[in-house]
Amino acid sequence: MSERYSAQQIEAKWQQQWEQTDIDAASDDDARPPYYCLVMFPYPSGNLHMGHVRNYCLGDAVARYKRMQGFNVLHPIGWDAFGLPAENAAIKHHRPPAEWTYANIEQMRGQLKRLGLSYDWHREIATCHPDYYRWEQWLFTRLMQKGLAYQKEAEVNWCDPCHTVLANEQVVDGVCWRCDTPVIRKNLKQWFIRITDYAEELLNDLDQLTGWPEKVIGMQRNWIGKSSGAEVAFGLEDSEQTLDIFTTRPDTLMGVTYMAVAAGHPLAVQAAEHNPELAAFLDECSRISTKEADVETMEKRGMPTGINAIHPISGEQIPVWVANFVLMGYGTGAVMSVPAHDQRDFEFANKYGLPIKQVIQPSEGDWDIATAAFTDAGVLINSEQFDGLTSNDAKQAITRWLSNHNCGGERIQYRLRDWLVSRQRYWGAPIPVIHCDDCGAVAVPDEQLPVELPTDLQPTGGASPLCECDAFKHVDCPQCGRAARRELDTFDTFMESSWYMNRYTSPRDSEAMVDAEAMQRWAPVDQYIGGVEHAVLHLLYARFYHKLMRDAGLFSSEQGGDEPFKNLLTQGMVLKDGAKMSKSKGNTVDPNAIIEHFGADTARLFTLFAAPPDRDLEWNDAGVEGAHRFLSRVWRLLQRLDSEGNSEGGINNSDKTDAAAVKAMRRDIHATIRKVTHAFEHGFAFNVAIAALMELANSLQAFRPTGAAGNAAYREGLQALAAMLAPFAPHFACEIGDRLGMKQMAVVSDWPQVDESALEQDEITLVVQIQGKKRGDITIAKTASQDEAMAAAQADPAIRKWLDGMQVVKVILVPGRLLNIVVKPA
RNA sequence: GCCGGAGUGGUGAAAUUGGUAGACACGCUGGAUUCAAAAUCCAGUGGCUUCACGGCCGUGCCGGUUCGACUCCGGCCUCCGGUACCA
Repeated sequence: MSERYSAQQIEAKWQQQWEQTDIDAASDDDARPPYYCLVMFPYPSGNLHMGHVRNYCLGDAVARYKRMQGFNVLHPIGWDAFGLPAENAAIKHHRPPAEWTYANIEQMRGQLKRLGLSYDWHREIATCHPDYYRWEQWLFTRLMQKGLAYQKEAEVNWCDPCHTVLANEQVVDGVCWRCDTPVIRKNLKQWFIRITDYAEELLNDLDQLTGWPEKVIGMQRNWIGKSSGAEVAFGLEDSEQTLDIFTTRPDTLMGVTYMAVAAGHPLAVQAAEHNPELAAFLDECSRISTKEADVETMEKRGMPTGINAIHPISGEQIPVWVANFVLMGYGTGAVMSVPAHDQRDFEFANKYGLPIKQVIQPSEGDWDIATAAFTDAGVLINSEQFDGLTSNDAKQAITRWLSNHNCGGERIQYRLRDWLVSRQRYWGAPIPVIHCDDCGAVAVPDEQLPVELPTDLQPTGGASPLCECDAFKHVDCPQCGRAARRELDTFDTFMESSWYMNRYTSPRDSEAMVDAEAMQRWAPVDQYIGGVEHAVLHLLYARFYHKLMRDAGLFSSEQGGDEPFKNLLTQGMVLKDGAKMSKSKGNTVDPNAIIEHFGADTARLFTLFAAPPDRDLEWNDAGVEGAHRFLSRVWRLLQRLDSEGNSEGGINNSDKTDAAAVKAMRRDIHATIRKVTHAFEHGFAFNVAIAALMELANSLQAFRPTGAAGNAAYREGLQALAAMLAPFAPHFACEIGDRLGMKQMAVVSDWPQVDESALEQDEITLVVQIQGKKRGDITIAKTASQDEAMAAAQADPAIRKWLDGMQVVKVILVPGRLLNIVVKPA
């Protein structure tokens, strides 16, 4: 009786088995080598989408493969559970965000389980739980002690719809990363973490990350934006003050013809006090949008302040201008302008009739400074004592001069700015600070942690309901005991996701943020998998946080490493009709529907087969059917064995065995094992691995086993197939393995070994090329010499016809591959 | 502008890293099975050309190295991602 492949039955059965035997738990006491495989944990929106499915299937394939290779695998999951969507849903449904969040977690946990993902559910965490965020609060108070967390009034990015400030990293092209609304610049007192103190280490340690994609390394390097140059203090006429600037081209210092300051620069503000025209210009500049499109097309405009600066070397008077292209937020908000050697300054100078003074000339040839700025390095001229120096030497010489004369020196500038971590939101971890009129901002002492977020409040869309919650708000100062106020802002949710990878190593630890021994066992993460959209957000913060934790003494470099993620795989997006799936476009595919219709194994197999992991995946319903068809075909291969009612005697119970066919079959089997293993070890090319498994299934299908040896080869092939399918389609693999009588479940069986002897061939097929073009092939003894191969080629009529009337000039034999004959007319 | 990635059939993609270009799959065409369909199986499927055997062309473009190039080198083009009046 043939039985159809029924995914639903099989999957329910094996999921139950796995849960009962608890096979996916990571052991903290184990002789096997540890392996930590982590996927970026989800925000519990309530619905799994295909991007999640892809992410988690990739991670699961890696985790399962490593388990079969004998590793003690840590493969955890949890919930990035704080955040704005919960508040929005709360407003809509008039229920507290906590309720919505926990209900969603419930729902999504079910969906993940239905996919048959091999998580260690004992380690599940939700970041909105006080047991989790208390440690974040604890670390923050340590950072306050060290001065690494501080409060300051600053111009910040404000998103009105989200009713909160945003970190620089959360402003994308001038708009809010979450809701696409242009951000407004506001002056507010906010909490920051001094990530700039770690800029150099964050930059240098990128070199350690050899298992990361170049792209992400480049993006982070870009974001940190280190530039080296000099700081120069220009004197100011009739003033004790100086005008400080940063430049990467100190060699051009003698070519400065004007200074440019930002509209927000104190000097500009000061000058505007008695200059209404200038004041109007400053006002105009302050109102320009930060949107990139505007910036690009924005006209370069400026206005003189009437103030003169004094050149530190020449003592010349240099006019100070306000220019709309100088940014207050970068460097000192002021620049020296050298129109001869900077294209932007050149254009500005021409527009306003400012002088242009050439101080660098090309080391070879001429340059017409009237046409364009000369921006390359060269040799100094018109620079007094520095004349004749190369740009490189001059940089050093001038910087040294500045340093010796106390008006500047070497300086490194970063683009990276401190991380703004406070948010005017309710559904987040409370910032553990108490404001006292006498003592100022006081860190909440350890014994009062966690500062628990009241979970029963109802957000309204305006200010955070914490502001109205007296029970939360009013508190005594821990230092002086007088009445004080709690900090009402909460943490940026990236604070939670920045350290969860370490918490998983000891998720129930009630004594410490992490356990150093557990870190030693598991950290850093061996393989991290997630979307590339976090290249400079989460992945930068997490690297930073890991170092903060290390420096807080929670673990040493030796125990936890200096970097949290050894290898990173950034998976591509899941597209439909060429566009990212989204509700608004109406091009989503519901994973539940796919699982219900075809089963989890089909969904898993398709998402891994349809594209290499790092590339975008175009969803294709027909392709899903193809994946399902493949499983059905393997299923029938098994049925073929059963239909004889005897797995021992063989399918075709004939006496004679076709030895050559059996040999070929076994070679296919072991070549496949080699191929699939290689795919796992090099770049996770699962699409290729699955293709190889399909090929093996095809050749098993074409194989007509005869006799005991044939039958044994057939079974060997099916067993290898079952084992190698386990990382991709684990339920199916277990069922096939079980029916084949495998002693262990396929998902915990040993990864199949290549039998080298099965790969050996006595005879091989050699491709014969004439002038590098394939003209035929010959079957020849493996050990054949070049002369023997040549003789065989010449004996082949199809090949000989190309050799007739030709003289052989050269023969190249690539053993096991090809024979190339180079000829010329005789 | 700078940094990174990509460009291969009708489609998603392979190519053991310099050695048979297009594996595997989707789609399509034809056939078998069926009363019919679904499912399944078999065959074909880069282009041009040939009755056929076969031949020629073909991995974004131009050139180079090599017995041999999707792969290496030089010069471009296009697309995607990141980033920037960054001083």
